[in-house]
Parts: sequence; C-alpha cells; structure tokens
Amino acid sequence: MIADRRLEILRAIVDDYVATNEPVGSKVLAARHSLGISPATIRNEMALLEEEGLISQPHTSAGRIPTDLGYRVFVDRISTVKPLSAPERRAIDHFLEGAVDLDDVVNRTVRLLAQVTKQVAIVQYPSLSKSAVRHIEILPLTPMRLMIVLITDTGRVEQRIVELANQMSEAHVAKLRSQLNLLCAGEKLNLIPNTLKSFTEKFEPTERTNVTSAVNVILEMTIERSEEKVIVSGTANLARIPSDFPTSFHPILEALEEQVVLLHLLGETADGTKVKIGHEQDNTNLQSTSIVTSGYGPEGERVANLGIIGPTRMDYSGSMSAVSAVARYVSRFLEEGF
Amino acid sequence: MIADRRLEILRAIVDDYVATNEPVGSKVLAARHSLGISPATIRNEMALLEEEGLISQPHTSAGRIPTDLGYRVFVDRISTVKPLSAPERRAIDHFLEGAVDLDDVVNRTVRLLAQVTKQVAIVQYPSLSKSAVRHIEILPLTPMRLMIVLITDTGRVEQRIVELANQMSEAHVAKLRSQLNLLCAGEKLNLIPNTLKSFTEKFEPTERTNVTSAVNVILEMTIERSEEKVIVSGTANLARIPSDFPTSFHPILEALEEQVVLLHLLGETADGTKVKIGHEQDNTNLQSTSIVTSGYGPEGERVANLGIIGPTRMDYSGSMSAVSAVARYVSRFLEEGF
DNA sequence: ATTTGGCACTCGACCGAGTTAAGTGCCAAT
DNA sequence: ATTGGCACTTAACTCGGTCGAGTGCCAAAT
Repeated sequence: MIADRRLEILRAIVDDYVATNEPVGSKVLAARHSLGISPATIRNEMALLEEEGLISQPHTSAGRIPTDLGYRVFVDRISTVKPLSAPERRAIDHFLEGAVDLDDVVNRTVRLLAQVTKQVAIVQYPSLSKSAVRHIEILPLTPMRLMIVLITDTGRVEQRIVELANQMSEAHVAKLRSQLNLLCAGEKLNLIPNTLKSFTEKFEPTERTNVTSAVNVILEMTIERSEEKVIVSGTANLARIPSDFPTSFHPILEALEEQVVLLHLLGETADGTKVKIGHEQDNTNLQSTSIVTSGYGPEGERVANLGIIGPTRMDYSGSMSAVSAVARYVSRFLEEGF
Repeated sequence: MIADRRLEILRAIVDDYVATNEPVGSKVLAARHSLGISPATIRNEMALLEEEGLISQPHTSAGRIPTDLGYRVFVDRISTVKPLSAPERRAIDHFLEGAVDLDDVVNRTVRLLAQVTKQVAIVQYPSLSKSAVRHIEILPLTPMRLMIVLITDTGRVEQRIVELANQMSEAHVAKLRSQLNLLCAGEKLNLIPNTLKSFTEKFEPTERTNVTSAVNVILEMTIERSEEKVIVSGTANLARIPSDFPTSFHPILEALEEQVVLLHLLGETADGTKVKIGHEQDNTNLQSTSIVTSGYGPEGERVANLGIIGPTRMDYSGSMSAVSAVARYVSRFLEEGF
C-alpha cells in the first residue's frame, strides 16, 4: 500500500510536469506546492516512487517525470473530476442547437471536443449494426439499374446501385419496395440477414434473379459497413506539442488517416470513460500517446465511441471531464431524436 | 528577354534545390549537371538571375535558392510534362475499379493523389449547383414529420427532416412526391428555386403550410450546400518536410481543417491545371506553400476541383502531371456513370 | 566580348573546453 | 522520521577558433 503522502507527491509531480513539460525536481516541488515538507524529505519519497516504477529520471542530474504507470495510478487513484469552466459548460450545452442531420451532429461534436480539450478529437459514427431500419427506398434509374437507399433510425442514409440481369418493370419495383419495407421496417440491422433469408421465395421465378441481386446489395449495406466510419478534428493541436517532432509526428498523423487504426484505438464500445496510457495500447507507433474515450448513444446500449488522443503528458482530469460531458450531451440529443 | 542559357541554369537550380533542400552553389551545379560551362560563368549568370529576382541567397556565403518568382518562371517556361512512372500510371488506371458510390470515388481519389504526389491531397465533392436532380423522395416518419431525400445525377444523396405544422396523410405525401418529381427530375440544382417558385399554388389552401415547409427545406438543400464539401488526405506527408516545424506547421494543419479556407484555396473551377506559388495566394499563413489544382467533371462543364498542397519547394512537374492525370481519369469515370 | 582561373573575403556550421545550474544521494544532526 | 549540508553528476549554455562552401571581382585567355 502506497502512503497517502507519497500519492500526494505523485500528484504534484504530474500536475507540474503537465503544466511545464519539464522534469520536476524536489526544490521547485516544495516551493510551488505547499506540502509542509522539506525538499530532502521529498527526495526520499521520490526515491521510493521511482523504485515502485511510477516516476523516472531522464538522466542522473535531472528532475523526475511520471512513467506510464505513474499516470495510470494518477488517473485511477488520485485525479478528481475537474469541473468544467463556465464557458466550456456553456459551449457544451449549446453546440448541437439547430443541428440538421446526423453528419452535422457528428461534425459539430468532433469540433467541439477538439476545441475544448485542445487535443485531437475522434468521433465514431453511430454504429449501423445496432440501429434499425427506418425505410428502404428503391428507385429505378434505368430499366436495368436500381438505386437502393437505406435509411436508419439514427438518421443515417446509405445508397448503392445495383445492376440487374433482366429488365424490371415499375410495378415489380413497387412490389419489391413494399415487401421489403413490410419485413424490414423497425428491424435491427444485424437481424436483417435473418429476416430476408427466404425473401426471394415470395417472388415468381422470373423475377428471382433480379430480386436476389437487390437483396444481396442490401445485405452488403447492413453488414459490410459494420466497419464503421470515424472522423477526426483538431490535428492542428498536435503542433502545440513541443516533443521531438519529426520522429513522433509522422506516425500519429498516419494513424489518424487510417479508419481501421482509429477504430481499434477507440476500442470496445462500453459505458463510462476509459483511459489508455502509452504502452497500454498496442500500436507500437503510438506509445507516447494516450487516449481518453467514452461510449455514447441511448442509455443502456451505447452505439459508438468518441474520444481524444494526445501526448501521455496531458491534462487527464480535464480531458476526462470534457469527454464524458460531451458524450452525455450527445447521447441525450440522439435519444430525443433531432 | 532572358537568355536560354540562363533559364537552363535556373532549371538546374530548381531541380537541385528540390532534390536536396540545400542552397545550391556554382561549383556543385557545374559538377552535377553537365552544362559545358565553368563555375565562374555560372556565378556571373547567377548574379543576373538574382538581379531579376528569380533566385536569392539566404546569407552572403551560401548558395542560391529559387524565389517564388523563380518557381513561377520555372513552371511557366521551363518545366516539361514529366511522364508518370509505370507504377503510377498503373495505379491511376485502376484505382476506381469497383468503386461503389460517390463517397467511395472521392475517397479513393484523394488517397491516390496523396500517395502518388507524396503531398497533402484535397478533393472537392462534385458541386451540387451544377448537377441535376435525379429523384426526390419523401418519406413520412410520423404524421407530423417528413424525411426528404434528394438524389442527384452525380450520385450524391442529401437528406433532411421537416417538422410539419399539421398532420399530412399518406395520400398527400404521395401527391407531393409525384408533383415534385414531375417538375424537378432532370433539372439542374441551381434552377430549382425558379422551378418551384409557384409550386405551392397547385395545392389546396389547407395543405399549403405543410407544402411550403417541405419546399423550403428542399430549397435549402439545393442552395445552402453550394458551400461545398472538401476532403483531405495525406497530412502525414507534411511530416516529411524538413522545414522549421512548429512555426510553419500549425497554420497548415489549421487551414486543412477549415472547409472554407480549402475551398478558397482550390479557387475557381476551370479547365486545365493551375499552380499557385507561395505569395501568389493571399492567405498570409500559407505563403510558403504552393497549390496545384485542376478542375474535373464532365467535359466542358467542370463541376469541382481537386489538387495538392505542399511546400513551395516541391516537384512541380511531377505534381502537375499527377494532378492532371488523376483529374482526367476521374472525369472520365464520372462521365460514364458508375 | 565572353569565358575562365585565381584569389581574397564572408559567414554559417562545427568542434572542444570551460562554466553554470539544477538536481540527486547520502550522511550526520535534530 | 525529518532536515540541512555537502559532494557529485550531467545536460545546457557560452566562448573562441577552425573549417569549408560559396561569393565577387579581376586579370588573363580565348
């Protein structure tokens, strides 16, 4: 069990280091924070903290900086929820007013998050697989071509074009449309494959090839896109980081352009705010960054994640508050429908 | 009139400087390029080039680097179309195979462009105002709420939700839908406001308020979004630039996140490949960057721009070839419909 | 009239030695 | 257990000196 005082010192180190980006020594620590304790005592405690692997020295005659483990302890045991400032509060309470569609919601959210946290923000689109079909629209473009539009109850719209093997009359298209909607409307996307299993059997043999092509495309739309979409904002904030640039910079920018990597970073969708620090996350290129995420969506069934990514040396309290506040607000907004 | 030989020297300077990122002096110039001329003569010519403002010295005892004006002359008078390499050629010929919708086309394009040019690529979505309505779909979500989906012939889909003042029956919705499509199908988006001018008059007074709300939303969809969408890829390539980072970096990343700024950078949509070098473009934060753009879209009526942005010190020949090849290819692809 | 080699000059980049300041660990005293 | 004192370590900074790439100019050569 680590003594309380030692934790208090760790907090002071983290605070100072985050603020100044410089290894912090015993003297300044004693001066800046009034811990009624002399530098010498602090030195002793620091030696112990180092033994426990929570802090380390870049070189012999320098101050200490927190290790990943140190940040972890800080996040889990020390950091308190930092209340948001009044302007932040206000921004979060209003940023979605007048949002016009899902794209708009997601865009506003990611921008706000980047602005408030001064980090790179990431927002995942509400996952298709957990949302439900609102409507399927079929439009004949030419007699041999259909456009299929899938609209979900989260307001998302997907469209796809089907090439047909045979001509298809307006009447047949209308029949297909109404049958599809009859079956699928209100159905969760992940259940659609099941719902449509014996769908083609309702049609006469001559129509079947066409219907099958159409159905296949619809299935693709529901499944394939469960590889979800992610958007990013605030990359400019990276330039604030004073780290050793060319080295640490390229991989981060690269990761931010790869949907797959980002989805992996965001991780499992779940309630609550999660923090991944440095090496805790397995992407070797991003081991000096930390990620703060939170699920969002209707109560009980979080449909997607949002979060921020920044240097391990970040303001965890502030970031966590902001991320969870934004997640809460977006959830509420989505629940009410817009 | 500038002598040919002097231009030849300018070309050599540009080539070398782009390749090495180091001011180039008379001696290496004579060595690397076989211009059958001694360093001393080159020095004389360089002095003249400097007088004309095409090159400059960072400090007295350094080599020369091209000025913005120098690059301009290079681009206008010297640079030859650099043929694409075989792999580049091949990549460009196939990158759109199997593209599934407009988003997909734009995404693939921007990524390819970034990859081929090793710069940051920017692609503007085909502009709505110059495309035409394919279909307008109206879906009743609840009796008091409609979803309107607008599909254009470029394959773009926009959706919006309308809150109604009064209930609206299925039959009325159907009437509205068919009337709208009758009038608007095939119509250019920018003509829609005109087309719908006296549209409401076709309806009975009791329906009018609802119809008006719907029409207003449609008008919004056609007009408001003429502020077009732009997407970016290859920001990671910025990290390759060896320039004085923190200074020049932040503003670029910032610009890349601002749709408005990007649209301004892309400039007017027009045929042919255009180059803007350093100060030629008025954004004070981006004066050490150059932009290579080209319009794309169906022959004769280019509907949008695409291009790349990079340091003034860039491979203009290569970039221009790549940008125009990609633009040509995408145009063809869009023309054929996909 | 051009081109060229030679030469003196300039100025940033690089190197090494010396100094400084921050910080530590340990020990003896409180 | 805490503290002040002290010797020790080491990165960062400063400096003078050297080096080398590059220039401009001039007189000789073509």
